[in-house]
Amino acid sequence: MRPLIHPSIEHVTVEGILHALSDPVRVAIYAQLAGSACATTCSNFLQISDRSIPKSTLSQHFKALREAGLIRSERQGVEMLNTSRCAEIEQRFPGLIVAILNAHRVQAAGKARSAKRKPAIAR
Amino acid sequence: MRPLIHPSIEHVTVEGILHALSDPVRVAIYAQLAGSACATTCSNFLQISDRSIPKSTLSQHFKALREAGLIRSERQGVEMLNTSRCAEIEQRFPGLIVAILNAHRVQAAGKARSAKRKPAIAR
DNA sequence: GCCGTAGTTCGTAAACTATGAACTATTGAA
DNA sequence: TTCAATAGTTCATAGTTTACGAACTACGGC
Repeated sequence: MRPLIHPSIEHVTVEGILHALSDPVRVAIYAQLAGSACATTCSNFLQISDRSIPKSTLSQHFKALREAGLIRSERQGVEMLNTSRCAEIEQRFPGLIVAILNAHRVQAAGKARSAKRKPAIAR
Repeated sequence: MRPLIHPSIEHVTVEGILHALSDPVRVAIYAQLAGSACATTCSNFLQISDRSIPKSTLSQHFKALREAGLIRSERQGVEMLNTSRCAEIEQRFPGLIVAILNAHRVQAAGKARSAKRKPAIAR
């Protein structure tokens, strides 16, 4: 198993961050990680946003987040502990992460509202 | 030629915006459009960020920006006038665009600085 | 009508993504 | 120690997306 790659903060790019967070599963994962103080394992996300993700796919998503510089992953025994690198990114790109997570919240709230209005059409 | 698609603001998604702006050519185009008060034609961008873009590719990039809801394009005679939809997006996702454009500026400034430090290694 | 300019669409090769199957690493028994 | 269980990773491959040249369409003069 090859060692995990964590770009140093100066190699983190806006394009990389935006691309990583342009996937619904990945923003959902990242939002949860960023909102939680303590580290979280990958398998915590086998179920997310009402759908289940195969673990190979999940592993790729974590790799994408890691290599974009958004999270840090550390092996702890048999599992992997993931934490967001918010603070570092905030320093390099002030306000970026907050704005994205906020927009994500706005959108989720909007969806929840419209789902409530017409609950018959499940999607 | 099929009509241009402009999603209504409530159909604009964060994922869509992030994906559209996760491409270096597209952010560059968008940054310029957003920074300018007046509408701009596509062919203005055949040269951007020191590289030339084939026009079919450029057309796809504009399509991507348009369908993500980031710009509005209108035919004016033989050419296409493009304007950014900043105001609408700002209303739906407050602070998002500003933060992204700002991060983009920070990164560009960083690159310019390091290029100046070692001007021999042209990339 | 025909020509030139500005963009779009099509076809296809290359790059990227999702996922099942097979694998690796670590821990905790037996 | 060996074995099994658990948590992730890697590989192969099918499917999707992207880039770009060639061919096309739309509009405005002449």
